[in-house]
Amino acid sequence: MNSRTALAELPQIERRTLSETTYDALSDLLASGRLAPGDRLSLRQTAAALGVSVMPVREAVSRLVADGALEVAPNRAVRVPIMSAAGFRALAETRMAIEGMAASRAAAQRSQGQLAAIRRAEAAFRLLAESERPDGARAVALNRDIHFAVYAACGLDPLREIIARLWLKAGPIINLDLRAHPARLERGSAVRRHAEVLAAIEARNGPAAAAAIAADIDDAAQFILSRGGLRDEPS
Amino acid sequence: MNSRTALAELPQIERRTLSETTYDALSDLLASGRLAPGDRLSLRQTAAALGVSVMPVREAVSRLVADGALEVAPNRAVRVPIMSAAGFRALAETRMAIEGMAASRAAAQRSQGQLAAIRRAEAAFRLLAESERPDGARAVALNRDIHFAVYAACGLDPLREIIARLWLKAGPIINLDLRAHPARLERGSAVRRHAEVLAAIEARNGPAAAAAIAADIDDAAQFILSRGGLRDEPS
DNA sequence: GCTAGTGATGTGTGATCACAGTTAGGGCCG
DNA sequence: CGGCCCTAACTGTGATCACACATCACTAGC
Repeated sequence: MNSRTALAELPQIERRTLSETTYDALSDLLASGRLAPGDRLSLRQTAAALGVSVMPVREAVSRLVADGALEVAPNRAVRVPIMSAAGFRALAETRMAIEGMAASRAAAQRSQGQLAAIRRAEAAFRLLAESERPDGARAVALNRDIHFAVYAACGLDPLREIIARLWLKAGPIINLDLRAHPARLERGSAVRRHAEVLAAIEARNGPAAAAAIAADIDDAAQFILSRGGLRDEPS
Repeated sequence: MNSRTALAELPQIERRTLSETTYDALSDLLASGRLAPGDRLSLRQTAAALGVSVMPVREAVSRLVADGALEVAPNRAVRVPIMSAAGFRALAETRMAIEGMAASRAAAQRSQGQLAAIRRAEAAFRLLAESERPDGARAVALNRDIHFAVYAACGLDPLREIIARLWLKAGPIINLDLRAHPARLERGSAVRRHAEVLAAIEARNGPAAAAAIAADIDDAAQFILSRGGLRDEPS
């Protein structure tokens, strides 16, 4: 047992399956809005693009279908769901309720370190939004960072996972829009809401944090609905 | 086109894949507590039991793993997760917050028909709980019925789906206990809480409905924690 | 007597093949 | 020239095979 101590220092080899890697890749595509509602997805084509067999893609897609982030049409074609305006409104309302609750708990429970992480994320987003010609893709990523820095501070892991899934469903709509029209940032509404969230969490003011997060979500939802890109009638 | 009207009356043939059927079968096993935490699941064995190939089972299991209702150990063994006491507490707290919120919305928005459905479910559960020798399996099913009758009335489909997933995670613990010890019903706490929920929803009293649902969840959680079947230290 | 190595068995994962079904396009007939 | 049909390519689903790995019982060695 001479090497007992040396062995203890070995890092665990992380074992990732191809399915997981594929799932992450597709999730990222969806969450960042690079896959738009209505886009079709071929198992074989994506498998070829990733350099794997169809098997891992099947498992990843079936998980995303279970999450509601993808759907298989009765034609058996896999595509990004086209949400009705009513469906989008219900999703936004659910997000306001749940993410607001998470923000409220975060305000009450956050540690110093978590607060610092939120501060950093907020500063990074503000810096980008106020720059000359904001990059849509980066804005999407930084917006996600700040939101999840807040949700990580709520202390309830299951709640954080639930929110991650909600973002997967809303991502293609929200972020496609933000990607395509980063000019929306110039209205400054997002920056203002984020500042309100940060201030409320600093002050340990739960209701204010919930209201600010809900307002942030509502602002974006109203903006997208007002643009009228979503159909009103379910097919 | 003489038969246009006749054709219009034909019900859609529902196309279910074997994967979905398998998923439902396994979900039912989990939700009803017939699969206990720690139980291992072999793909080949369950495939043989269901009379299908391993493929559908793989997809169903991978979805359940994504939901957190199953887990694959680093040994590559599929099993029902063994939750720590802390994890169970976090899950219960999340449920109290989310399901309470759903109940509150249900109180505000319920239609007459939905209210009637809740009444029927509550009556059925009460009848069983007050019977001589209550059947554990039936109690599990009826308890589920009443809760989801409430959540169906909240008007937010995404919220209902989230709760269904939470139940999948909590099912093995909660319902294994209720199945094994239906005598718990004799304490009457569940019946009382359900009555409170119903009364609050009848009176369109949102906060009271949320409190009653949260209390119902908390009662069961405290009871199970007090029994001490869950380990305190994560392995 | 106890530990370390070795084999058989079963595990999940991934690739490949087979199939029913759909879709799109080109050629034939009116 | 326009409409229909038929074919060929492609879709997801399911089965089967191949493989690396984990587990457990067993035996040989110290």
